[in-house]
Amino acid sequence: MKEDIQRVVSQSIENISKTLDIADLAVVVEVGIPKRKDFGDFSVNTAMVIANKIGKKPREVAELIIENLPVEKEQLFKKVEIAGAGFINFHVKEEAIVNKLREIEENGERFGTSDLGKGERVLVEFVSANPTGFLHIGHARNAVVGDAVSRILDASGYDVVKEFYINDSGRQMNLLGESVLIRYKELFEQNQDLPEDGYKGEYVKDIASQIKAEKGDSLLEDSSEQASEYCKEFAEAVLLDEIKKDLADINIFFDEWYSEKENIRGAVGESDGSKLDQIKDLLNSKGVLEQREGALWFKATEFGDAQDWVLIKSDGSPTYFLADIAYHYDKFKRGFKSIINVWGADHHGHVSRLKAALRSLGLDDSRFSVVLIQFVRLMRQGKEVAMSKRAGTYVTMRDVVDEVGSDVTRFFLLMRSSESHLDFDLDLAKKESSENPVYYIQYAHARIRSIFRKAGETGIVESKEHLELLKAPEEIELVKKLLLFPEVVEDSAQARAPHKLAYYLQEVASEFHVYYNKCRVVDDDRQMSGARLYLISCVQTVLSNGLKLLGISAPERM
RNA sequence: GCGCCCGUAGCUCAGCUGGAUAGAGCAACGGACUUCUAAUCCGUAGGCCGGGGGUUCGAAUCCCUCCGGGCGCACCA
Repeated sequence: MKEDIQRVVSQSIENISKTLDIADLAVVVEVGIPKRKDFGDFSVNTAMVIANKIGKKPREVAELIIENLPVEKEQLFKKVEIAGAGFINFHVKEEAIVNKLREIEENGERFGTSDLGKGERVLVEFVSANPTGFLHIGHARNAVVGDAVSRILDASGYDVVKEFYINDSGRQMNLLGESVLIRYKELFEQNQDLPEDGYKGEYVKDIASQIKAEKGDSLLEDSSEQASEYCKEFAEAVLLDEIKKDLADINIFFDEWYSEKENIRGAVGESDGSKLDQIKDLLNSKGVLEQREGALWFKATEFGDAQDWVLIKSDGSPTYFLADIAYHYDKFKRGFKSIINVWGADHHGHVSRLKAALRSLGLDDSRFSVVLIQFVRLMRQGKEVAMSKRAGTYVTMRDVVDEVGSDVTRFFLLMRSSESHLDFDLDLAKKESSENPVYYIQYAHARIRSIFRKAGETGIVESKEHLELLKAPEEIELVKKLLLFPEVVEDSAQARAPHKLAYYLQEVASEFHVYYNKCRVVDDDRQMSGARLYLISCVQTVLSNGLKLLGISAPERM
C-alpha cells in the first residue's frame, strides 16, 4: 500500500519537473501514517521537502503534486487533501486496502520475507559464554536476541551463520580445571582450599564425582598438571554439553561451534600459538606494534582508540585481545560480508579497540558491528534476586526456563530494546493471565484456530470472492496493520532490533481482539463469513510468521 | 577524569534516520460473558518527554551543557 502512494507521488513529481522544467527534483518520497484518523490513512511530507527547490510555498507545492497525480488515483483514493504546513493526506478506498490481503495469502509462510540482504553472507556470533559454568539470565538475553536477529536477517534475504565462540583456553579454563581437581581430591579426603578466584559452584563437585566414577582414584597418581588438564577437559565437555542443552530448550541451535583452542591457538598437533604468531607478524608488518616495558603493544591510539593495548605480556604469553584479533581476522577471511557480534554491555569498551585493530589490518571495520546487550535484573516480589557467580549462588537460565517456560522467557527478553536495562519480573512471567503479554499474542492465534474449528463444523470455508464486504472500520484497521508486517521485519533486520517485531505483534493481536469483539466471523451470511475467514486467516499468517521469527510457538488452542 | 547506555504516565517500557493534539501494557476506577475461547473488549483517570540553552517552518527525537542512574576504562578473560 505504501509503495502505491510512493509510486503515484513520485510520478506526480516527475510530471511537475517536466512541466516546470526543473531538473533536480528527485526525492525519496517518505510515506507516513498519521496519528489522527481524520488525517487519512497515509500522509506524505514531500511538498515541504521540495518547496525550496521549486520556489513556492509548501501548500502550493502540495496542490501541484495532487494535480499531477496519475489517473491511477481514481482507483486508489477516496480523498486526497492538503493539511497543516503542507502535508498531503491520502484517504484510501477500503476496497483497495482489502484487496491487498491477496498478497498475504499468496505469500503464506513467506509473507514478511524479503531479499533485502541479497544473499549476503553474515556471521552472527553470540552467547560465546566460557564453558566454566551454567548460563545465567544475562547469557539468555544475549542468546535470545542473537537468535532472533539471526532469524530476522535470514528472513530478510541474508545468508546467516550462527556461531558460538568457545573460549576454551586461557586462565579461566585452567582455574576451572584446578577447581575440579581440588573437589576431586576432596572425595579422597585430600582436602585443600579452593583458590581465591576458583569456581565455587556445586556443579564443580558434581563434575568431580563424575570423574571419580569414571576414573576411580587413578588421577591421584598423575602429576597435578596432568590431572588438572584432564579435569579441565572433562569439565569443559560436560559444561558445553549443558550449555547446548539449555540453548536447545529455548529453541536455539548454532551452525558453528568455533573453538578458540583449535582454531586460534592452533590445531591439535600444531605448535601452540601458530595463528597468534601469524596475526602478530601481520600486525608487525603493518608497523602498528611497539615493544615497550618488556611487553608488545598495539598502537591503537593511532587508529582512534583512547589507549594502546598489550598483545604479548612481559612473561611472553599472549593476551585475550590478541586472540580476539586473530579470531575476527579469521571471520573476515572466511568471507563474511558483515560480521555481527552480540556482546554484554560490560564489553562495550572492547568495540573501539577491536575496530582499531581491524582497521590497522586494512579491513573495512564498518562491516563489523556489535549489538550491545544491557543487563538483566531478575525481579521477584518487587525485589532484585541477589546473585553472585563468584560464590556460585545464582539463578541459572535453566532455573528461569523451568519456572516460566521457553516462550515466556524468550518474549520477555525480546520485548525490550537491547540497549535498555531489563527487569525480568518472574512473578509476572509466571502468571497465565492477561497481565502477561506473551499470552496476549498467542491467544489471538489460538482464537483464530478456534474460529476455524467452528467454521469447519458449519461447513463455511474462507473465500476471497467477496472481499468488498470487508468494510467495517475495525476490518480496515486490521488489514492496514497486517500490511505493515514486511516493513517491520525489514526495520528489525536493519536495526538489529527484534523488539520492534515484538511490539508490532502485540499491536496485531490487539487489532484482532478488537475486531473479534466487534464483528462475528462465522455467521449466517455465508459470503461475509467467507470473506472474514479469509481475513483472519491472513491474521494467522502474520502472527505465526512473526512468532516464528522470535522463536516462539503459535498454539492451536490455549 | 575519559568513554558508552539510560532518564517519557504511579510501575515497566515503546516512540529517537526531526513532522500534525506524545503512546502501550500493568496498576486504579466504572462497564460488557445464554454468543466463534472474558488469557478478551469498551470507557474514565493519569505527562513542564530529567533541567537549561541552541539549530529550524517544526524538537521527546539533532547539537551543547548541567543533574541523576547503570556499565566500562589491566601486562584478567
